[in-house]
Amino acid sequence: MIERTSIAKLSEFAEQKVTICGWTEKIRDQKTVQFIVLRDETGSVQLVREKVEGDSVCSTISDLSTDSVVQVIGVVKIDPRVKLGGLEVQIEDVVVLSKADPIPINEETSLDKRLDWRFIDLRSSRNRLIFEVQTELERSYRTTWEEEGFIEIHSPKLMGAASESGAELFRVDYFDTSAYLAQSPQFYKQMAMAAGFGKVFEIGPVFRANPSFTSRHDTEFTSVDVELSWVDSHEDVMNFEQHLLSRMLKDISDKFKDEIQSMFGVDVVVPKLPFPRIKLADAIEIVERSGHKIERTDGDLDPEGERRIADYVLKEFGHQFVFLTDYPATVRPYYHMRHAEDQTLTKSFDLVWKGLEITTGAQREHRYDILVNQAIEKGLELPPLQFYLDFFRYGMPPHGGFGMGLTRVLMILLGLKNVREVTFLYRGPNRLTP
RNA sequence: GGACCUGUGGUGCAGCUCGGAGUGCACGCCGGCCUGUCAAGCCGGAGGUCGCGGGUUCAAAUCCCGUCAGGUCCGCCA
Repeated sequence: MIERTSIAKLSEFAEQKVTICGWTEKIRDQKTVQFIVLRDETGSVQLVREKVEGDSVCSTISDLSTDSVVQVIGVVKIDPRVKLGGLEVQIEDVVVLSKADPIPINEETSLDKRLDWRFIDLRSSRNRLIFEVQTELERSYRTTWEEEGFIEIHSPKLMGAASESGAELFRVDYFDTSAYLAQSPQFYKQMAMAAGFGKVFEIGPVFRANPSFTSRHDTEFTSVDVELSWVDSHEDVMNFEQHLLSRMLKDISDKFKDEIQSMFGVDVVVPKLPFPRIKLADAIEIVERSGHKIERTDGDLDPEGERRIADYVLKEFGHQFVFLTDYPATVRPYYHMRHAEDQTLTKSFDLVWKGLEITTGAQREHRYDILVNQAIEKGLELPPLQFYLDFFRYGMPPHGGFGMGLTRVLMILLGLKNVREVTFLYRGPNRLTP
């Protein structure tokens, strides 16, 4: 490794000689003095060099271009004149490790064009923060799972048959046959229940072949999936999820509250428990009373309805989250358990955060005969599903779980308008590169 | 898949209604000036088949038709 001091730690090295490495953010080449603002992963610092005729270091600096990668040896000087951190490094030597061509994007560039140059776009401290927050989010989730005795699984992404959730599938060549890319780990996390794993989680990619042209969809995204055995109802699943989320928001708040406020202008609110619950039928009534006519006829809420119910919950309960429960069986897959007293309603829920759906969950139907009947009722062909249905023939505990769109959570958390902003490399109907 | 919107130097825009020489602004880039800058400042410069094709016209970035690319919302969904 190159022996270097990170820029964030420079204040500990006053009057000492250090080596620092990074990207040249600004080069201000004046007649008698030269300044460079250098950035590494930890921050930015000003470098200075007195300009002398015929000095080779000075001419190296004069030839530098913005965003070149350099290694600098110099002495750290505390200097209150410097607005950037009150210190600077007096340059003794500069080595250009990689000279940059003119940068094709800037802060004003539209998202789509920035995505073409994502590796440059990600250099900004704002974008770096997104992924630091994502890392903390996943770390927090893992801490909860570890405390609660969860087992991590990695389910296959190549499948022989659809894991039914309504979404379209990508088909890929698979030797002399075809395979599908998994749209969800649904079947496999349920298999883990049959295997007696008790509680499992997976953070992994899922693929949706829907030509969805919106700011909240992608064709490949990271899904956070959880499944729990021995639940009494979907209420147990919601209780676990609200615990997971509130803990995560507390951890994010402790670590990044101020940074998120200054970079994104968003206040990270640690939600109170329990999250409000509203039955979908009641939610629809509330939305329609607010003056929004729901055009769709299948009994589900539309996006405007989700925003309105979120407004209502914020006003009535002062809460950013709301569980919408008891979806009609018509808009839920066959493996969602139905209420014993009302077969038209499922023991399922969506979680809406600030008006956006981030989760679907349910208690699953674990009784083989009922499950098969519900599949038939939905008009599904049984033979391709048999491997899945077999999970339920040899002892399956009652269980439930949920799937959470990681990018949607991050987007809402940071107050951003598009999942592309929070996805390392976005994949959509019109984008497969870089 | 449906509706709507946008394509103008490297980037972001204005110009389009009401046709008149590629006109303008900001950022960036190149050169010069400037004894400490720090959103640096000042002076100068380069850089464009106005997405593409056709039509109307003496004349099209501007009007009409087509086409391609991208976006937003809806549907699908996390």
